[in-house]
Amino acid sequence: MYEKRWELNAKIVIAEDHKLFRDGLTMLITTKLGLEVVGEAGDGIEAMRLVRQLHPDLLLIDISMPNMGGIEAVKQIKQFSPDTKILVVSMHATEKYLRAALQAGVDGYLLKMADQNEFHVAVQAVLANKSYISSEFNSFVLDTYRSHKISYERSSLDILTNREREVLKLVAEGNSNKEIASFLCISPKTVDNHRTNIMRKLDLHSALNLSHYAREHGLLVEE
Amino acid sequence: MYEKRWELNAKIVIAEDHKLFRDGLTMLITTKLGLEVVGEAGDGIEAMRLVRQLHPDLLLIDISMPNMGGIEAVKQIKQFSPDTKILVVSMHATEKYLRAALQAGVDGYLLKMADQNEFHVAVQAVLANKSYISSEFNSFVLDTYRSHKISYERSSLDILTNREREVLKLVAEGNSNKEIASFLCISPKTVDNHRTNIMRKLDLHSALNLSHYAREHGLLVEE
DNA sequence: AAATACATGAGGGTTATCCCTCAAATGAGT
DNA sequence: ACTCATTTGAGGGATAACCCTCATGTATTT
Repeated sequence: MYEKRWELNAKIVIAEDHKLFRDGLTMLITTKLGLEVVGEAGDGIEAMRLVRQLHPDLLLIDISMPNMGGIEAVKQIKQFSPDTKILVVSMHATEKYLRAALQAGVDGYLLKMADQNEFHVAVQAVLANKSYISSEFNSFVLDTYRSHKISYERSSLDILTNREREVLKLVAEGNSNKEIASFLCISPKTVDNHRTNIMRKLDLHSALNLSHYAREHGLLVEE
Repeated sequence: MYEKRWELNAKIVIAEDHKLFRDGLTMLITTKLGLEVVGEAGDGIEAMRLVRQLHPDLLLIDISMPNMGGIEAVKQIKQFSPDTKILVVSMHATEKYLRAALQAGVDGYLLKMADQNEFHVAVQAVLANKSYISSEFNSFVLDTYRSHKISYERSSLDILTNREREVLKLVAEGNSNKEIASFLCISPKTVDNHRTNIMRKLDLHSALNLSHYAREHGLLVEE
């Protein structure tokens, strides 16, 4: 109410690798919202540099970008410029990306399938220190993340010990018992035992199934 | 020269699943190019319907869309509306997509990383019955396609036979030789042989590595 | 002190994978 | 007609995976 100055002169930086999309967004922002785009970045590295230089009020950032992904960039940016609001503008409509973005510290998550009006609402909300999440997620997200009982899905991974998770990861990556043994400096036989225990606990019975399981539960980083 | 009427009143249809991107493009087209956007589609099916109804002079179409991909839509549209110029606006900067698009009959291929100016040039070129391909491809594309020795990037998957790809997929999904055999109605020994041949061809030496390879090359659908 | 959980390691067995060679039938192309 | 690629199938061997049981040392919990 008492602090609407930003509506007139909020500085915005856009980080998005598709120049054409940037141009379109800039056009929308300047003509429809009356705000100012002070910088554009084509990747995560450049986004960091620009925010550090310009200290914008708002950063619009894509997730899929070369050099450094949006998620990683957000983590770093929130460290040295916590006052810059961050609104993710992404094509990814999955909970996985949303969760990663929220944990990285973004203020809003907008899908590219949104229209001008939703974009408008999202920008205003984030600038007003509120959070915005695309309506596509509405159902389950809010109560899961807002009510800080962040005990999100304690998966069957929890029945594994630390060592077992370690071994599982190495198995899933395609290492043999011998390789894992020399890597962890233990006997190949011990690795074999861990493997057996993991398989009994998870009710999986091949290294391939372990690999799929590990991937689904985020043990494997890749790509 | 003698037919510049379209510069003033060319009808354009946009097919792109990200509404926000559509809005930005529309803005650019109407204010900067002075052309008219007469329809917007969010998927390939709708794009076909719109083109059939409106017979636009130009269709801007994305490749990655729900329901029906842009490539498939283009193939069909060129059948019943050959006079509609088609300019692909895609995020994919690989030869694979470009080739598929050209074979489908598009008149131009523009990357989303292009800027306003290149967009302007591309639209004008296509409307003038010329072809336009994003400068990123310039080097190898032209001579590769003009001199019809279509030796495009043979991904390592191409050295596999159809049957081998089939077996690879099943192996990667975690099936045993026996399971694959009963599924394909062949001997487990044959499956074993295929497996061996695949591994020799790809220089991979475990089912797990095959699985990773298959995932990276899009053989596995999932998620 | 006792019980529990965890990490370590071994013996030993069954099975599947991995990889070689060989071979026959089919079909497409030169 | 002849080659070449593909698909099918088998014999056989070496290795690794898979899965029991059992055992020891070390924490942590009760």
